Amino acid sequence: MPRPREFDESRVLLAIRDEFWDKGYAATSMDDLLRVSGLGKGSLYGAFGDKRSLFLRVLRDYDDANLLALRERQVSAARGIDVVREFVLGLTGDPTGAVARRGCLLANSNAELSASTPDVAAEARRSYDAIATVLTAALERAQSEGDLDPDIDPSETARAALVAQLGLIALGRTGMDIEALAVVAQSALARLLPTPAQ
Amino acid sequence: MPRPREFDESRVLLAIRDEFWDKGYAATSMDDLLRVSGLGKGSLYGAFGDKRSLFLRVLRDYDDANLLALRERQVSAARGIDVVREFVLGLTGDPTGAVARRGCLLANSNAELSASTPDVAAEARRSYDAIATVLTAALERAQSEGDLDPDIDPSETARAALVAQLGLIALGRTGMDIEALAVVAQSALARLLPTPAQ
DNA sequence: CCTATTGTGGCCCATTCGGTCCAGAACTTG
DNA sequence: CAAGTTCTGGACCGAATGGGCCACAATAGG
Repeated sequence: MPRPREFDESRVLLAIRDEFWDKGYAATSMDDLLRVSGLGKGSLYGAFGDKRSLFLRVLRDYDDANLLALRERQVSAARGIDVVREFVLGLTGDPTGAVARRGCLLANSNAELSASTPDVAAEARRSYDAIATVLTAALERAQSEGDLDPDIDPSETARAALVAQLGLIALGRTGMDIEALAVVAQSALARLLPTPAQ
Repeated sequence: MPRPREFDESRVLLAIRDEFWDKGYAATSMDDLLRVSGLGKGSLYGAFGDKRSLFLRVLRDYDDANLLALRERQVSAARGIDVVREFVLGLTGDPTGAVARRGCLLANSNAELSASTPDVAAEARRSYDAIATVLTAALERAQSEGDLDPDIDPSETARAALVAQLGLIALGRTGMDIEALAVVAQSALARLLPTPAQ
């Protein structure tokens, strides 16, 4: 009965996500979002509500996608240890450094907004908890596969891996040399995952 | 000959720093800054220039003060290892968690602005480099004092300590339970500074 | 083919933004 | 005490902000 949407919702959300990601929440205007989405005001407000709701929607989608990808890696990876390794080193995979410079939408948003927007802080807690849970499973798997000292606490190490990744994200966002960042990431990883006692 | 300033410059800069710290750069208006500083527009613009210059000034002062405090600790601390310990655990010292929730002005600003404001990214690189240098000296001292395995690379470990602190800052800013954060910080520190081989 | 319903885009608005400017105040020097 | 210089606060500005609104378009059901 109703007239159908003329735009691709997920494409629009990705374009808007990129805009928020590049400029930050406060520095992104509704005009920017209208431009990158190609929609008119009525359409955008009608579909997603105001700027804040739209942002939270985009942030949640982003987190869900990241978490899903991590879970899929945990299922498909040859070894549990590889999941953690890739989690920590991921940022340094792009040799141009663009990925490192961009950082993480959640980390950026949390730094900008957690003090003024409780929803963002809550979203970050939720997301980091879920990540730690998956990493814990990956580390338990690594122990059973003989790739990790059985004496270490997987849950503790998972949190430490999360801290390491967050630190690398923060450091990478300074725009420092990507090769230097890769060296730091390697040494952070080495401290995290000592080879099991023979 | 000139009429003297009627306000205390450093007090005004601290009030403005707090405002930027709590709200972020973009979300802080000049009206906010006039209110917390108690000055009129002519005075504020005359003394510090526009919003951007004022922010960069505040950020540099903040970094300089932090770096100076770290250097002083390196001089006054009983042991080099204590400097690194306090550097990593510092955030968790406040049992109310307010310090952890607030995070670090530089880290917050870098996350919000480094992509759009090269000066902020450059300031972050400069500051983190200087911190790593002081931490390296502290770790070398720790080695000579027998508190750290002589085989480890002090410079590498200094970078890893910086990454750990940045990660803890990011995690603390989510507003998670401060005691849980302290546990994570302890385990991150333990991975960073293994007791020297006996 | 007509009507009901929803999508669409842009016009419009009040508010707030960062920044300029200026008239008068305050102080130092001669 | 007079002159010169800087400081001070607020009036003022044009532009941009987030958001409301509405006339019209397009579709589905009768």
